[in-house]
This record gives sequence, C-alpha cells and structure tokens, in this order.
Amino acid sequence: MTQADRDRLERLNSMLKRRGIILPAFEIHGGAAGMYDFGPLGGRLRNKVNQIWLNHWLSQGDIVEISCPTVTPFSVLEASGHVGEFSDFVISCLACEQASRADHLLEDIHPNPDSLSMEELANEIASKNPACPDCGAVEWGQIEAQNLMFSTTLGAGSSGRQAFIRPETAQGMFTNFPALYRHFRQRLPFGAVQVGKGYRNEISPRQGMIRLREFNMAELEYFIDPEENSKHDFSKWSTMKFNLVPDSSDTINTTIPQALDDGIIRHPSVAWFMASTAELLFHMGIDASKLRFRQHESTEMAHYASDCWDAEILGSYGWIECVGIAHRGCYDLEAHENYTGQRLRAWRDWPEPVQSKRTLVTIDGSTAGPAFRSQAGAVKEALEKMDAPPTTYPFKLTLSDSSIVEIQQEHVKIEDIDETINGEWFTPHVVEPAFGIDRIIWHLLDHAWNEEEKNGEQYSVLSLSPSVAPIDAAVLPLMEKDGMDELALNLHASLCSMNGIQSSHDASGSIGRRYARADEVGIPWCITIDHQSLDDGTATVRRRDDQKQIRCKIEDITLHIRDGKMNSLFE
RNA sequence: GCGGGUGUGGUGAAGUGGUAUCACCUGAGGUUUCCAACCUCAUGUCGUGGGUUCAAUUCCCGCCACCCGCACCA
Repeated sequence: MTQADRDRLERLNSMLKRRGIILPAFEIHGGAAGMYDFGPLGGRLRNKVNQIWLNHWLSQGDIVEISCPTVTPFSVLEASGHVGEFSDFVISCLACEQASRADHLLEDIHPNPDSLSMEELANEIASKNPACPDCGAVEWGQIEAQNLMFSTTLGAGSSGRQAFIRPETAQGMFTNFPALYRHFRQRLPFGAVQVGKGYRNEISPRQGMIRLREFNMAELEYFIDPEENSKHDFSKWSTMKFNLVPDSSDTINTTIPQALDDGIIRHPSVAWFMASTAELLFHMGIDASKLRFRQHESTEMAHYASDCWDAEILGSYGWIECVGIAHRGCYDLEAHENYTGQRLRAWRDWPEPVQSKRTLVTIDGSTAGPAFRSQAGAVKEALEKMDAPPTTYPFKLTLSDSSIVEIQQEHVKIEDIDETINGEWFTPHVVEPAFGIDRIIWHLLDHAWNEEEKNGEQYSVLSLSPSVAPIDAAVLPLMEKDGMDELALNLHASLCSMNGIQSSHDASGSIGRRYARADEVGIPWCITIDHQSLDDGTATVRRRDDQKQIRCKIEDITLHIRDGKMNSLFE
C-alpha cells in the first residue's frame, strides 16, 4: 500500500465515522478490536445488502430461508469438525490455578495427544495423572475447549452444557436437513440460506472490516444428487468474460461456461454459483473490473472439498476473499449422520427396479427359543453370519462369546427371499457459496467513494448503487418560506411512508452545500422544491452521478422513486 | 502473539507541569437563493486506569484502540 492509498483510506474511514456509516464499536468504553457498529446510515446499508442477497437466491424458487440460534451445543460443532479444527483444550491446575493445554500435558505419555477428543483427553488425564508443569501438583479441574470459537454455557453452574457461539451459519442448514428434505417433498436439488452473525475470536483482527470477531455472513447450502448431471442454464453468461485464477496456471480471461467445458471449473453447480454470484455482486455495485475468481490450491483446500473458488474483490487492502464457493461433497451430512446416528440422506429411485434373490439363514424362534433361552439372540446372530447355509445336522456353532452350541435342523429356518429393490439412500453432495457480508459492504463503499476537485475544493461523492443506498432521496426546499418548507415536509413524509423508501429533509445552508452533504453519503436523487413548485406542482431532480437536473411533476417523482426507475426520467 | 508508530471537540490539526488554541463541521438567528457564499451567536475536546507532584492533557507505568511490519489464521 502506498502512502497515498493510506491517506485515502484514512480520509474514507473518517468520513464513514463522521457520517454514521461505520464506527468502531463501544467506542465510549475504549472500543473493542474486531467489532464495528453500523450507524444510522450503515445499519440501513447492511440491511439492504442482506435483502438483495436474500431476494437474489430466493428468486431461484428452490431455495428457502431458515434461521437458527447462534448459540450452538458443543456436540454440533464437534461433529462438524470445528472443535478439533478451531479449539485447543485447556485444563486448570486446582492447586496453582495455572491453565495448561490438555494435549501438552500428555505429550510424553501419549503418541498423538493432538488427535484426542475432549472426552478422551479427560479420561487420559484422569488415568495417567500428569503433574502440573508449574507447581507439580496432580489435581486437575474441568477440561475446557478454548480458542477461536467463543465459548459459553447452556444452563447454569455445573449442570450447564458446554456450547459455542457459532463460527459460521452453515451448520444450521445441515442439522435441518431432514426438515428441508421433507419441505421439498423429498426431491433434490434444493437449497437453504441463512443470513446472520458468525463469531470467531481472532487472535489479531486487522484491516478494518476485513477480519472481524463478530461478522455478518450469508451462506447457502445447495444439496444435489452427485450422480445426476446438474442442469444449469448458462445462457445469460455465454459471452461475459471473467478473470479466473486456476490453481495450476496464470490468470485467464474467459467465460464461465467455457472454463467449465475446459475442465478448469470442475463442477457445473460450482460454475453456476460463480456466475450467479458475480451477477449479484455487480447488481450491488461491485466494480466488474475489480472482481476475480481464484481457485484454491489442492493443498489449501479442506480435505473434503473437491473444488473451491473464492470471489476476490480488489480494494484498498488488495485482493480480498469475499465469497467462497466450495463443493463440499458429502462431508457435512455424513459427519452429522455418523455422530448422531440420524439418517441425513435422500432417496434415489433407480430407473429399473432390481430383483434380488438371497437366502436367509436364521433361527426358527419357536424351537430355538426354548432350546437356547438366553443365548437365543446370540445364536441368531451367529447363524445369520454364516457364509453358506449349513448342510449337515447337528453341527457345532461358535457364538460371539466363544461358547459353542449344538444346532439341530429344527432350530434352523432357511428362506429364499425374492426382493425388488427400487432405489437407494445416498448422502447428497453440497455446494456452498459463503458470503462475508461485511467484506462486501466494505468494498461497495471503497469502490463507490470518489474524491474529486470541485472549484478548487476537495469534493467527495459516494456513488453507491441506488439498490443499496441507505437514503433514496433528499428533499430540499430552496428556501424555508412562502410554503416551500411545508411542501417539502409533505413530500418527505410521503416518501418515507412508502414501503422500503427513506428520504432525508435538509433545509439548512445553501443549496450547493446541501447537494454536497447528500453526495457525500451517496443519496442518488435530490429533489428541490422552489417557487415554481408552489405554482405548478413540479420540482427539480438532480442526479448524483452527473449532477444533471430535470424538472417534472412531484407525483411522477414519487412514483419513479417507489419503482426504482428514476433514471428513466432523464432519458 | 512479537516489534515499531500514533491517540487533543464530530473531522483535521496546534500547544503546555498551573484545566487548552485554530480551521472546518454541526446548531440558532439574519442575509442570499439551484452546486460547500456571507455576518452574529452557540454547543462541544486532552483514549483509559494507576503512579509521581501542591498541581498531570503534559513526566512514568499498565490497559484499550488505531496504523505499519512479522507471525498466526477459513
């Protein structure tokens, strides 16, 4: 970063703070690193970005929105792998209160203490009794997981259950898989999204809003059948070229369908989400020339992922990863299924049912039951495990507890079973686009903020897309007399009463100053009420981006603002 | 986490062992009336906690935050 860039960044941050867009959190208490407040303008900006994001995906028709708690029981995040990946286990010496890493205590005792679960560590410490490295005592308290996830307790005191505040929203989509599968009437593909906060206790939050301890995320999990060719319509993007940075070569400039055909993007659903993500980012106001997609190296990719592309946006801090689009395979559903024993699968009908014949060897309960009594269950198990049906009777059968019993023919039932199998249960694969909302908001602001020179003075304009601008229009009475102010206040009130529209009323200072104030926070339209407005119900509209003015009927202005079609007035 | 730098009204700065000055911004009144005009008045500051001192915004120490390296990190 050059000194000029640094200075610009400083001026931008000071504007964001001064105008109530983004401010350091809890500042009157000295602040808290890695946390920001969205102020009176920023709060609305964030909400509009979230809404656009939601509408974009929900409009697909096969994607639904859910919302899950941020406080998440320990087991959920242990199943997902976060406890192992994100945590260290800490245990305190009851004698000297010094906290130690539990796995470090077992270093000389256990070959690989790093791999142990929390319970295993507790058991190992209880049985091996390592001494406290500080005071030598052997009295250990409760083991606790600690580190990048914020730890908390569900319930009070010692009966409380350990939990974390979620490090990502994704797990809620996985734990809700059965409800989602049912909602979509058991038919893939489908997706679920969640917009909300995520928390990571970063060692060192840096770079403004780029690395936060509490952050806004928006994640989509799209569940697909790995054996069915995903059909996606790429026609919208057949000519639009993107900068792609594949794992094995230099940046290429090509279309997404082409990269898919060339095998650079490895899965059609990943490609489709890349294209759709780009469209969404452009709609919000990201500069198209400052977007690229970078493929994860196979070494940096999480072990379960088969392809992962980051959408990176160029801003004051360089290329920053703002969206990750990962093909996660069946990892997550399988992990929760293995941990809980609940079925997290979808059913696939085969094109043709399969007939299968098999021979079932089991006990005849009516004879074997009385004969073997309490051993009957074990006999059944052993019989069913036999490689081939018995041919001679009686014969000796070894049970799982090594005891040997003699089996008569009357104890055995042999059945030939004809089965028709119509399909199978399988674990769906998932493609996950995960958005860092704060990082996107930062880049929207960074790209939109332009410093210009105007009549020898520094002049700054925030050219936010009207789709995200916190304030839709400013109403400016040229003078506060002769009824102009009243007319302006009425217009202001009627604009604010429209769904989703916010206006600002500003009557102080010269008109030029008021335009400047509006430009600085990105208000796209200024409506000026003057003498003529009183006579014929018209007003002037000034367009932020080229300062062009037109005059038209006030009713037309409000209707066009409501419909987001103001530009058409200028044509 | 380590090393370096920085914290003075909303913003940007000046300054001091004896409670702080300036510009812009903001607000009120006047004037003007379509791109930061002008006049008068007003609000508002030494990041935080401790120490030294008769007295600390100033000196010392801790903490917090921000910036820059390094390290760590989906």
